[in-house]
Amino acid sequence: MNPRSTSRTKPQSLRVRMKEEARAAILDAAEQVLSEQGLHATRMDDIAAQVGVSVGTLYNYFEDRQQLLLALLEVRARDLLALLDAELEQSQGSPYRARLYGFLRCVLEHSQSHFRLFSVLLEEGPRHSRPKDEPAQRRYQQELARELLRRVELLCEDGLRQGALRPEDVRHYPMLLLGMVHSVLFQQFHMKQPVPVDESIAPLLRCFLDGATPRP
Amino acid sequence: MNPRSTSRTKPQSLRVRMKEEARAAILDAAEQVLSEQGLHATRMDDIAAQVGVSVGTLYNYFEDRQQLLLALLEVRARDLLALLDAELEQSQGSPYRARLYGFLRCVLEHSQSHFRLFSVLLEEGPRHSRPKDEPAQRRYQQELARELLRRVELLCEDGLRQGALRPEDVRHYPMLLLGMVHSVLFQQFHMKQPVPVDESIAPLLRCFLDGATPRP
Amino acid sequence: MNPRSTSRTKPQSLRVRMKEEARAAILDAAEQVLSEQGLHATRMDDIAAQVGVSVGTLYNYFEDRQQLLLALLEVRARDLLALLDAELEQSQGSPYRARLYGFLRCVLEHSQSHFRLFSVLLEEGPRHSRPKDEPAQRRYQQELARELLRRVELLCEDGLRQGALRPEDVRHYPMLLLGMVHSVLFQQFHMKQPVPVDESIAPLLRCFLDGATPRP
Amino acid sequence: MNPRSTSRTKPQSLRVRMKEEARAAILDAAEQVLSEQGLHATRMDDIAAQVGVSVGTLYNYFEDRQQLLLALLEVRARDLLALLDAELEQSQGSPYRARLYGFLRCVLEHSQSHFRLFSVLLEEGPRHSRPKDEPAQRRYQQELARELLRRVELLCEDGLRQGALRPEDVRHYPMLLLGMVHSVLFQQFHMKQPVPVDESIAPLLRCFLDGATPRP
DNA sequence: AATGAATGAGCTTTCATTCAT
DNA sequence: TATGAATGAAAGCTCATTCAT
Repeated sequence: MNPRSTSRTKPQSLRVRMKEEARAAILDAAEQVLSEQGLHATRMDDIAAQVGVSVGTLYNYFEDRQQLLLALLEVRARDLLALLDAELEQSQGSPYRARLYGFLRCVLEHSQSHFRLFSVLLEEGPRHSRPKDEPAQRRYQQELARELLRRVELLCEDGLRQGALRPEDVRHYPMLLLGMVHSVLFQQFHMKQPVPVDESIAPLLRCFLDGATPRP
Repeated sequence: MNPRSTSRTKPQSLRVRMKEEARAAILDAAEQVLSEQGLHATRMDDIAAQVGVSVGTLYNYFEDRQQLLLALLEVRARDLLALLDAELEQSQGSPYRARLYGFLRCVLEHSQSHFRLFSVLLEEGPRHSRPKDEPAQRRYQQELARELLRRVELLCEDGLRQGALRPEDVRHYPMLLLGMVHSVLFQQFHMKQPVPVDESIAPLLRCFLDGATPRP
Repeated sequence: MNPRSTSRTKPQSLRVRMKEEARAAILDAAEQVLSEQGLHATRMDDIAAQVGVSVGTLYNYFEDRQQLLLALLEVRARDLLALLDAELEQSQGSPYRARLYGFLRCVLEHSQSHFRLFSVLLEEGPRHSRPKDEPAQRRYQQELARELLRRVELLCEDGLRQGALRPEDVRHYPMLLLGMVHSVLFQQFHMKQPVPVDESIAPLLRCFLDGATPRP
Repeated sequence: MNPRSTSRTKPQSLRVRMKEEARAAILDAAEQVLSEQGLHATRMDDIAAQVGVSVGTLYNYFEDRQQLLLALLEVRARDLLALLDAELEQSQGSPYRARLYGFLRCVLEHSQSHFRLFSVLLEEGPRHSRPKDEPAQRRYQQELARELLRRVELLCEDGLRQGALRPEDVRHYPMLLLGMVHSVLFQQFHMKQPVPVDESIAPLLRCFLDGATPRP
């Protein structure tokens, strides 16, 4: 699922590089476990076993469980956001429909390999927040979710500028779009067969842009 | 949030009635806690404290934690499904748009007071699935989610018959609709201000039926 | 197993009589449960269910669980001891072998219907004695066990007087006899088929009196 | 009472050795506690305190309480059975009386340091059998008890072959012998003074072989 | 007197975290 | 730096006991 997906290639000292590698490996393992067990059920022992190191080692790279999982969310979110930024940048000037298509394609492709995480990102975090727990995680996840939403908003603003979106509802579109995307991902996850991205996007796009009502 | 939402009105012996009341009170408390802490973090002690009884009492009403939470999901789901069935029945024969509107209104109104639960119903179950865990809960939740989806499918089939939905994408609509509904609920939950249902439905409906693209 | 086995028929006021009946019924139930579950696993609820009353009622007749079980042991022990005393009294003057036979017959017949209890009496009590626990039960059981032993000792002394027992080992005989009796009961319990008492006693007696070595 | 009674002498890696040591230490502690409290009253906390570790540690060595206690019974039983097998082997060809003496000596010596356990092995298991409890322990204990009985049976068969035992009662002898042994141990335990083994065996043997009746 | 729901201390088990090697 | 056994604070569940009805 995630073969060293975060290959940051900043040239640095060997030691630092290896440390980065190890961190990344741990995060990959954490994602793997989290995908199978869920956020709460993800135990440090399982992550360690997945990486092939001992628990103690995890604590050489992360403050504690909370920080590890937070780092996982952050890294993956940054990856997605960076991807989306690149896509948005590259498609600048294109017609809205094309940009939206590219954007959704980007989200879906990335999220297919990280669905569980994406889902946690949107949903699971705010829960599991007993009063004593640091609200850090919650706030952070919300921030990330907001970042994602912001990209969609930017895109929608462009659609508005292009005259491709109805002005009266435009402020609702980002949210509705993300909702549809989520449902598509969710369904794909449950069917456990990776539906080709295009087959998922096309109806979504038609529905969103043209509506479900037939036209003459 | 949930003032005795399960209003069973079977006239019964006092003892039985009180037992039902107590059960309902526990479930309400459980929902409250679950809403704040999430499914996994919901501890028996917290539920007990919320009802104002001691732990032991919970076990007089429910086999164990698993059964308690399952009962909560079941009761709430049954409530929602019953509501939807009533709505669908009552609106039979009406034009699709009106039926859809009524349906969504129904879902939103009910779900506003039980958002977290609704969310758990759709999402959290499939996770937290360590081998030892009884698959009962998982299967059950999936079944309930499917029940919900089935209602939307019925509605969409009617839309198709009425010529109000495009045949080529109709099989995707239920899922997309639920996705949008979920995002609306989710947003409302996070903004913590109960947006009037109509204000939420209108754009959703316009987007779904007419699309986001402006018409001349 | 124990249909009102302790029918003390002291003529008393109706009220007192009924109270005694109830007490006896509870003890019978307790024995039944204890026989099936063991001393420690015997719960008040189970006893109550067995009698057909509610837990609270048990506490109207006995101080607490400890006292109830203690009373059970005491009553049954008194029954057995009284039986043995009667037997010893009645057989006074008979030859040793006959007295011993009658005695053992008495023990076995009584113990067959109360094997579990008999076993607890001899064995289980001394355990389950955390420092905080009242040593009352322990001391009491030991006392009862000693009472039983004393009867056998009396019998053996008579055997000695009659010249039917070897003087040099006579002080060991009571204990050895009880050990053999216990093993017989234990085996019968495990085989779950009530072997006729005579078939059990005969070999025991032959072994004890004549030894296992063949004679010409 | 039990100074590292399981002397496994397989030379192994240090780590493995220490793990074995720790396991053995835990079992010794468990036996100590069990001897004082009884099977059912033996709490994990107490065992941990006895070893001088914390509860969690116990679970690093044993699946759960049930497995720990089962392991204890198994190890001790294996020790005893191995001892008896060695004794029987070594005494092969000797006259019955000598063999029996050696055998009993063996049992008594070993059991003196493990009396409580021995007692549990023979007695306590079959009790405490609520339906939900895994029948594993019960069956296992019965099996071990049977193993012990089998040894005695073998010995008695040899006695029969040697013409040292009466054929008509030989099938009862193993049980009766074990009963006498048990009573001897039981008494010693209660007197809390370790009577010299010979002083216990001699009367037992005389009684069993020659009977209690004086001979001319 | 009888009831049985409520209580809460007590027990087993889990798992994030530490620290000696 | 890596290890993994030890730790001990939780958390789920049980059951003797109480007390309002």
